[in-house]
Amino acid sequence: MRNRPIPEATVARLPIYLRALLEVAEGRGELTVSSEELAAMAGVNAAKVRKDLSYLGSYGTRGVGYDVEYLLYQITRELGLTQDWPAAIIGIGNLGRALASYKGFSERGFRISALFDVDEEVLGEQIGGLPIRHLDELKEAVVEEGISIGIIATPPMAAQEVAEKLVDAGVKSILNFAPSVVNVPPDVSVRKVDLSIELQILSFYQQRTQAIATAREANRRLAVQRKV
Amino acid sequence: MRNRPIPEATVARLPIYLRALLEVAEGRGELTVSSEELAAMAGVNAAKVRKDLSYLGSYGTRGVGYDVEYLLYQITRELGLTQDWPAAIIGIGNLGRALASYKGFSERGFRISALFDVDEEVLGEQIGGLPIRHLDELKEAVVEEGISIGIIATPPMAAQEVAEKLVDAGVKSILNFAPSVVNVPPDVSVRKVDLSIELQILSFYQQRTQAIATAREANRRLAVQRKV
DNA sequence: TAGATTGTTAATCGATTAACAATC
DNA sequence: TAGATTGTTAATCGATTAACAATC
Repeated sequence: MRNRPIPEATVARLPIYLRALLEVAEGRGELTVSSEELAAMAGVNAAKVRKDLSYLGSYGTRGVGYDVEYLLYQITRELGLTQDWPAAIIGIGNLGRALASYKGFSERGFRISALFDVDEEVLGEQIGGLPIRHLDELKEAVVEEGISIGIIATPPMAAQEVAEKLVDAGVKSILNFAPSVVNVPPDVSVRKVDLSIELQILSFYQQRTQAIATAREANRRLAVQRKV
Repeated sequence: MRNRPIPEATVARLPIYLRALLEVAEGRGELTVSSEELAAMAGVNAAKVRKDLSYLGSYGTRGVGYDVEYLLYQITRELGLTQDWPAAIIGIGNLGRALASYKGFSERGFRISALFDVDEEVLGEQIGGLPIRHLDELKEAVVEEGISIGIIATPPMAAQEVAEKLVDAGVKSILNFAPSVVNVPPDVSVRKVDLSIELQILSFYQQRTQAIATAREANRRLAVQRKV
């Protein structure tokens, strides 16, 4: 197929395939992988894998499968992971600190290259070799360090203001951990990670699961009663 | 409408409306709110808000809007937030610690009630008044503390095993922070939060944004050239 | 050639949205 | 009554999936 925009749902799954492929590559040294195997690892169905991959081009071989290394490269390229995108964290509280020292980022090729806060107490402190700088220096740092991703880890009240400063500095990609919605121009991408929201959604399904279990139990009792 | 399952997409937005409503309630003391206002706060469109809310029942008043307190209560109830769901964190490393001391959970009614690890080094250590216990005690703790949500913050290799122990202990809701897919029986809900994946998706859109900017620049140059 | 597996089609399903009658 | 806003319908759009011809 090639060309024409890749559906959002597909883009969201490419990193999952990427991880599965890395596992295959580092593992038993298999040279090819089938959509069926990939699907099992990613927890989706095989038709979806083939459809998703077809948006990148025809990189498989009928009767054989996909060449692991080649597909790995293609997905990496498609996701833009052949370049590096320096990131800044704004808000170095509890969560910001955890993010700043989180190994997972560097392992997957993301470099945290600046930390910002406004609290005099923490300014100048170093985390993983990086000093915490004042938010006022954001714009110059973005230019100097080529920062292209902003990670917001502030309290909710500050998030919108920080988002605006990031946009003003020219940042086009924002990862928002603050528990509030930020509004940005349409050419800026925001992804939101909200722990409370995840728990609340889980609460809904937990409640439903429990309701089902309770109903089943009631039925069982009724059945026993009828028997007696 | 009432009854018949609420679409997944709607469930995922209810917490966002909930937060917006809390803001209205704590704010200027407005008694009602329109779908238009709610939509602006939640960053969606008004038709979607009305459709979503209609799955809960007809809680609005034509010409007036929605009663803030009443709607707040209905969403809280629908999400199962009138009960409390004690949660356990498994894997008290970098991220686990941040989660254990994250205020956002308790503020939104989730209580972390047990911490587990397997590393002798950290066992017995206290975080926020809770001791880190050995994973072997998981099952009894789940029963004793009535734990219904498991939060996995282990390295990827351990995640599947931990998930199985949670399932075996009777936990039906899992929040997975480990960068790997876990497989569970169909009656267990898993939500996955993966920071690297979020960054990789962002990388894709960042790359696309940059490609557009580059193309625009090329066009501009061409236009200037033609003029000259 | 026989068996395996892709890439693509087409059917189906679910989510979004505009529009508007109902009704405060 | 006039203005506002919901709840619902129906059209549209996008995502999922099964099925299978193409092809290694």
